Amino acid sequence: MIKEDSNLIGVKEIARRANVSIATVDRVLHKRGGVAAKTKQRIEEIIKEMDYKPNMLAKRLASKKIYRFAVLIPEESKETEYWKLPLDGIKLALEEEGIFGVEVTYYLFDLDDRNSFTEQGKKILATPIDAVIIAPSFITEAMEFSKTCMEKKIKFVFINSDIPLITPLSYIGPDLYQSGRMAGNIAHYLIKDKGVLVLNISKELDATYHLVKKTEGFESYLREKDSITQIHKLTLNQTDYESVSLELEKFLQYNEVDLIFVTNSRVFVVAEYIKEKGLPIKLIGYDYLESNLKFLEDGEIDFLISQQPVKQGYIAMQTLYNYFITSEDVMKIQHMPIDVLTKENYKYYKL
Amino acid sequence: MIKEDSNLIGVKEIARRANVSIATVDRVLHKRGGVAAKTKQRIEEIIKEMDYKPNMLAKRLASKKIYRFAVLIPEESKETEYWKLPLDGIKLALEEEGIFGVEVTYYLFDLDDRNSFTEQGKKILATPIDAVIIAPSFITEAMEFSKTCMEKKIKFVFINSDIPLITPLSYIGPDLYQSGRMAGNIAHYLIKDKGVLVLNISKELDATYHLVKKTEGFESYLREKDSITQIHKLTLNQTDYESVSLELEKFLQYNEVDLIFVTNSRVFVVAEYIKEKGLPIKLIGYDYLESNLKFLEDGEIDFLISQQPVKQGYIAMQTLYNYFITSEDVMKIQHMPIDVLTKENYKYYKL
DNA sequence: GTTCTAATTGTGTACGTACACGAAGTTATC
DNA sequence: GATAACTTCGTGTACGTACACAATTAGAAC
Repeated sequence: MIKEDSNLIGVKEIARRANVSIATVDRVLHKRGGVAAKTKQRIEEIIKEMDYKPNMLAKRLASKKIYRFAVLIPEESKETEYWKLPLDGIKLALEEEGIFGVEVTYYLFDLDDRNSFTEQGKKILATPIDAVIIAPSFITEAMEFSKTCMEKKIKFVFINSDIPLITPLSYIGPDLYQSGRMAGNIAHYLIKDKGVLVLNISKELDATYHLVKKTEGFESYLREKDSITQIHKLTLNQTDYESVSLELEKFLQYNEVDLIFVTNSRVFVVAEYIKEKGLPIKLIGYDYLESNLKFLEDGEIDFLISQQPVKQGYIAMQTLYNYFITSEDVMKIQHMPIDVLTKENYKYYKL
Repeated sequence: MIKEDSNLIGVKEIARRANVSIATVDRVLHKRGGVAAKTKQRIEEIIKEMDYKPNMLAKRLASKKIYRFAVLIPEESKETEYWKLPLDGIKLALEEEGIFGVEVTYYLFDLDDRNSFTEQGKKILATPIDAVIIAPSFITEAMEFSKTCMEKKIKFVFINSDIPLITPLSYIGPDLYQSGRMAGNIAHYLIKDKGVLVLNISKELDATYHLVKKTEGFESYLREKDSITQIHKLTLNQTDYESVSLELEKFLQYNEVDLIFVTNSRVFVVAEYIKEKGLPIKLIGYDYLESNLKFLEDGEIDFLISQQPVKQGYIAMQTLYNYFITSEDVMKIQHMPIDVLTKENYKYYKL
């Protein structure tokens, strides 16, 4: 018999009320079967009645199952310093959530080499894995990889950018279009009468899907405001200073602009150029990077837009965690805030 | 004797290596004394060697001590809708951290009545309490209350604004001066040749310490940029629409401005006025509130600055939690990011 | 009724830490 | 050398949940 000790808590209390053992309650809670229909019903009622919330501490302490996650994102380099940040977020989440029960392996690919994505992807598929965090930088390759994951019942989330036609467990990243509109909004205050240049700088053309989205948003905003502003567009697929400055030189020979909007984090290259030439051109770009902040502080860059790269990693991890360990519902789309940074507030920006 | 089972973990493993029982290890870990000097040393070495990190889950599960926290902040009202947000943050933290071991009581005072602060404060001091989260809206009263707390060894943190001369366990809130500078930065893009009006709207004059700080920052930025911009200042201590519009009417009769900068969340009152009169005046103000967002969407308000009110509550709670339960070091000052909101990005702003 | 199988339920131990209590061992006191 | 008093240390139970295994009961077959 169960003792009449009241003020019990959790499964014990349920067991007492239902006059069964905690194991039976456990079976119901985990839908493990093997419980008589009416017992089950009785227990379920009590659970509802008590509004029972399992103690997560105890739960995780007692559960020994290990989930294996993989991370497939670009490696950090001087040119793509950015990718350190989402990685930091992932690691942070791992620490905070208490490492118990998750094992993460990192597979980093080269943003300048689409094959490296596929290679790393293959490595992942060769290991027993429950889920992957993917930065789908190369559309075709990412689509293929995603499909294989779906076949193998491996869950995956996208961070930083999404790709068409594929629905991951969750997308964690900016609303690219709206991000462009935000830039347009600011730009509108900076453009006088000479117009603006939208600048895409990227080696792998495939990686420009999200640049295009931003450009669209940007244009749409300006066009709504007025239809006369000159909007020039330029795409460069060499990222080094020499190439960029050369192209800019050429462009500016025949055109005048108030503002340059760089659609990704390589805005520092342009800033360098503007600084060197001492041009009176305003500059908007992306991402909280050392190389950009320098120019923000100095005044060459007027605005930086940042979309919480660290948080993206953090939330991606958390999302998988919630899905697997606490089996919560996960949101299909988790858009990041669109943060506006200037010289005056960037120091307070928490990544 | 201890069994030679290897791959033990945590205290057990320490105990095995030191050839003592886990209770002895526990004594060392908690500095509870009653351990022979050389035993203690041996254990401490092993702890360091292993880089032992206690399992927080187990720790919290096993610990039954209850900490009692109080929260002393303004109550929410139509006029101060704002204060719901930090409260939400506090509650959110409570949920996420797992309610175990903390008991929170709320004491809300009336922002229009300084005595209510003192009254609620007295109530708090009459209960056994470990720490308080304070919004020190009234300087004198908050100073007095803080001092009593210090005498009684009650820890306290400030949120949203700090006060001079008092050092709480931690200050969680904006850098007011810099927040003003940020506003100045934006303002600089909006001001043409007619100058700007800095508008303080607040009933209790004492609650304006942080408005003053913001104003200082705002001015300092504009003055650095140029010394000719006309900066008007106006303080209103009636907050209702009639009074405000009356005063604005009077002011605008003799002055022209490009921009009005409202130093707190009551910017919606001004927006209403501008809308009604159809004035071509830009508007910057504070805080992500329903009443403000409406005007942001409609275009009367151009920029809102927000300083993560929910997060302030969340972090305040987390800070106390870390201090008491996990006895981590806490940062004396935890400044919030200075977020810039416009029509284009506010929907993505996570509170 | 007996025996056997399947369905149902209970017991016990583990997770890593906290802490009450009690068991040794040591030193002091007469 | 016996007793007290203190120092030092170990045993055992608890926290709330998970799960392996054992135990009980019900139903079927003879």
